[in-house]
Amino acid sequence: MKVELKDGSVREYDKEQSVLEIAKDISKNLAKKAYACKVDHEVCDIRTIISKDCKLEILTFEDEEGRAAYRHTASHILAQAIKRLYPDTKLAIGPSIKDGFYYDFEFAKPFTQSDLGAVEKEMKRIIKEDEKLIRYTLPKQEALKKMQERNEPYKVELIENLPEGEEISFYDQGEYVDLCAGPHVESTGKIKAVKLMSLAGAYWHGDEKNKMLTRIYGTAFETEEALKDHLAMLKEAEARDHRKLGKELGLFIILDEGPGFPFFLPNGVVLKNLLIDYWRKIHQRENYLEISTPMILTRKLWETSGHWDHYRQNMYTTSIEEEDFAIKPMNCPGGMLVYKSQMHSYKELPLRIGELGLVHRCEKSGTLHGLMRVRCFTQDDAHIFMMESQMADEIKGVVRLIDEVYKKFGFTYHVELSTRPEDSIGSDEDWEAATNALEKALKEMNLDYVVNEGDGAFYGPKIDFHLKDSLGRTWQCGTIQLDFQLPLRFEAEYIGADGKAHRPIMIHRVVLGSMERFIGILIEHYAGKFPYWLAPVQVKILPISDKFVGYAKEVEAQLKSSGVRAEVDSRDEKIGYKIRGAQMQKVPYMFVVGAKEEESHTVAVRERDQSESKEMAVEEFLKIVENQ
RNA sequence: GCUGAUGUGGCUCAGAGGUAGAGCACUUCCUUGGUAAGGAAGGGGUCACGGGUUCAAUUCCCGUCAUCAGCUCCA
Repeated sequence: MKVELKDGSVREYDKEQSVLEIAKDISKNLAKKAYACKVDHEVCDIRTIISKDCKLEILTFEDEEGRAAYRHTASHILAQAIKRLYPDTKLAIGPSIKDGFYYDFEFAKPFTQSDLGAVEKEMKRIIKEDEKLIRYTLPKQEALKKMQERNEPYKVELIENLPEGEEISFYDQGEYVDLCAGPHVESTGKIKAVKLMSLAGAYWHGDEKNKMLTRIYGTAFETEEALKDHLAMLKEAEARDHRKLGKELGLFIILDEGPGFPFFLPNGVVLKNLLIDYWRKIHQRENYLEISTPMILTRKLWETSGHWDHYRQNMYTTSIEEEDFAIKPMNCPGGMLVYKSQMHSYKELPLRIGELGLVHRCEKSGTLHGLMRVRCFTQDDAHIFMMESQMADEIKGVVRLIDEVYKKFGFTYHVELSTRPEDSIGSDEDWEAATNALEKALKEMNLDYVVNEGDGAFYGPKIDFHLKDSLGRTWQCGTIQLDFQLPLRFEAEYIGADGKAHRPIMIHRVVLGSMERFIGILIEHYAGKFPYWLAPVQVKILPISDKFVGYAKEVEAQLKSSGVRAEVDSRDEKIGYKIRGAQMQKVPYMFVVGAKEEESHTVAVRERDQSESKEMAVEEFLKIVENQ
């Protein structure tokens, strides 16, 4: 039979062969690293027997699937170690994930962090034993019986949910047996570097109504060095954490007195205002108007909008003279009232109305995370009122705007299309039309996206734009939501060319998402080293001694009059000390001024991260940074 | 909200059943110094909060709150 390899070369074998043998035949070196394979594009176990002509691809640690097989095996080793040390433990599931693997267990007695060391030791023992992983299949009934006998209720439940009539695959390694689709590496000895990372709770089947299991996270690499590199990378990510940098750079704080309610410090406010300036500039260019609506509005309004029935658990409420009010969790009803306050002609449409709206949402305590997830935040919101014929162009226009902004900051993002949730308002036809319109725009713009079923807003489907933080966790920032419902509920209208009233369609959209989250992402993206235009302090002026403070102040005044955010460090300290301080504050430029500079009316410009400085006149510096 | 961990001066952290310690930061003094930490002195903490055990609790136990990781939920 003929086996065609990825590079196009073809090998012939006269009898059945296992992929492992073929891999060894191709290259001894490669065989060591082969963890899984693709036979005719289907991911298979490395010991798959090949009995007919096929296309074969050997998967190594470089391949996502090969890495997954490797780490999935590591998760089985973890489970085996747990079963050895704690035989009463029940097994749930244990897949490979982005940077490692996990396994969920139900322990008979509480398992704590301090127990991880012993487990890791046992895992290393299992690796040393080099147990072969043996794959076999059983009919459903036998599979059920096997897991019932082994007293594994979670596995039994998993098997019960598998389709009838299909063979169910198992992997054994020594005394350990696991229900598993695979693929896996050949033996436990193949796993070279493994480390248990952390402990957490996780609901069975990801449903908070179910029992909470204990999840153990770990990771595995081909070499100890690669593992070390990975751990070093995590440490580096920690240094970029916006919560740490936010404090160090004086951007924001979150106190016990206001869980989830950030305080912005002077530097943080400068940053926020710069973003807002930029935001206003591009929105003016795109013909947006800007409004500002109240934070507290009557219950009746929220009943009309549907928030009282569908978003109540996230709303803070209050009362004024015995009447119920709510603090706005969204800006749309206020925006709607503004729209309705005047008559509108079709000639005004599309009408784009922006609002930097401060909203409050009652988020569960466990979900709060620095600036990324807070209870009060400013959305860079806008509502677009339009005719159906304008829908496609408006969606595309917003997508383009979001792309422009994210590119400016150098972000890469991914897009999701979120469809109708269970708790929602409106007719099936409207939802379908809205979802189709969004999907059509994405397709016409050739944007890759994933569908996120049931994750839309209660009033309409949405396109979400997700950005990554320093640890690779993604956060939804931009969103475009198409809404047929609120215009209907509020009876919004415009007068058409026919002189009759028509119902507009509405887009809710944010570009940055929330100022808070976006700033969090920005901090981590730049690791606190903001580009010149965004740096809260752009130039730190450092006099050599207090004799030159006067000249430093002159330079400061000159910079400030040119709109540069400059500060003098007039402390009685040596220059090295002041440079260190400015460096740690990640200020883009430092001006060292002493006798030499004062005499020649220049400054010694030192750039962030460069140990040399250049002498120049302030005017020259201004020219250099003009376009930064 | 759930599971687990954590909570000590502004920050980073040590500590032990017998009434608190370091470094940085801050203040003052000396120093006037040329590219990532000059020296000295000083001020500052009801050890998250509330109960309990004990002759004695910041230390042990329970509860509350907050933070961190993950889960669930969402910009």
